[in-house]
Amino acid sequence: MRKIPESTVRRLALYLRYLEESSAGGQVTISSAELARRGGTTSAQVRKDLSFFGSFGKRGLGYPVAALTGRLREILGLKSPHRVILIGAGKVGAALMHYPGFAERGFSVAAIYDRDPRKIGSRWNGLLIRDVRHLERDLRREPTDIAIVVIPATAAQQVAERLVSAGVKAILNFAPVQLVLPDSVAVRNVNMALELETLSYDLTVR
Amino acid sequence: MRKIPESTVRRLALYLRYLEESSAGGQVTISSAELARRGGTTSAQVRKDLSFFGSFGKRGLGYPVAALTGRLREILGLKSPHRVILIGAGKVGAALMHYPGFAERGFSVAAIYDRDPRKIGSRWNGLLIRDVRHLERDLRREPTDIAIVVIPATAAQQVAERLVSAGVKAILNFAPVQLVLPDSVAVRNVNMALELETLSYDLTVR
DNA sequence: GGATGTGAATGTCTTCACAGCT
DNA sequence: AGCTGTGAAGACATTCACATCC
Repeated sequence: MRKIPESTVRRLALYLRYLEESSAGGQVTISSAELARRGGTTSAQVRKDLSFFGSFGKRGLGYPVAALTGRLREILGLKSPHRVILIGAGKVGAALMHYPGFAERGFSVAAIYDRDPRKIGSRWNGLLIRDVRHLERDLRREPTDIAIVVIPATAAQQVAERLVSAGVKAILNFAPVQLVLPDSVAVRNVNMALELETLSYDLTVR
Repeated sequence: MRKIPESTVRRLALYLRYLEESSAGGQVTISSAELARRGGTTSAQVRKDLSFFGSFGKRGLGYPVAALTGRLREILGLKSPHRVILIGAGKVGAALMHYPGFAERGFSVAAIYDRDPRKIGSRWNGLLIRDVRHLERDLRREPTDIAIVVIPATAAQQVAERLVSAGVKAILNFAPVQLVLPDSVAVRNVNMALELETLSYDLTVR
């Protein structure tokens, strides 16, 4: 069960969403073909993805919705909620703070940091915006695995390094730079301008 | 020059960013090794990526910054600005509206739509929030290639279909669903909760 | 000497196709 | 009969390594 393709992990998260919907609809069993249709892939791909972790289905029948849901939540590490900290109290940070999708999936923002004295001390949803200078001190008291970085590109690398040496193990990076960090740290980038640029490319070739 | 890997196109957009920085710093020539360092990849990868589109470098020297910048902007279709429309005037929509990265890369929001009567008619940055019911009428008057969809999952598929039949050719989708659309339409998904879930997975296996 | 450009080799992911359960 | 589970084949992407040129 070593070395699962990243693309597989992403699809598992999609399958999980559809399983939860199906479960709400009272469905007991689901086929790889149905999961595939909703996940934008093929039934063979679904079976292969799941087979990395064992065999959950019954031949001739499909997969039991409830059991598979539980197993996927377990595989993805979503059985217990995750605390995350948010670095950067700008517009995008604000949107993320209030984004219902995070809470729904068990991620709760435990602290917000900024370096702007005008923001520090104010509150969002009752949550204090703290001085980023206190990052290390706070993380020593309350270790946190996941940080969301929503600050300008110029500051991102430096802050990321501080996060890592303070014990953060995973970073969701919205700054449009490639962070250079040890391989032991998981980094995922969200670069919205870059997505638009790839769409622009597609428009020129199609 | 057919069938370029998507991963290559994404890296080209990254290279472009670093080229522009280097150019601002007065650098005249840049090696594949330097581009690689900043793009988080290898020099061989950089050369391979660029070689899909021709040979721009001088052996022993590297790539001319100015010429390569221009060529990449051309390849990515960024020589002229792009109008985009924004569907959904919620918190994330607001953040995108004010996101400086879009304007910097030549993307300007030309119209915003929502279906909430309380929002319709108000203005963001002087830009009117329009009734999504007028989408087709407006697109007939002002055809637009790119739409950014920032609405709840339940409404996304239906609106996406309307966009496509009104002539939209590329969609940046923030709704956490897999849109099912003709292959002729370019779709890119940004799913922030899903990114957190893949990080959660990484935490459980490392 | 130094860095590109590129076929060939390797590695990774997806699709096929069918044996094996239920 | 229906649908999973999975080796094998195929497609795709990355890395190697070296001839080529400035």
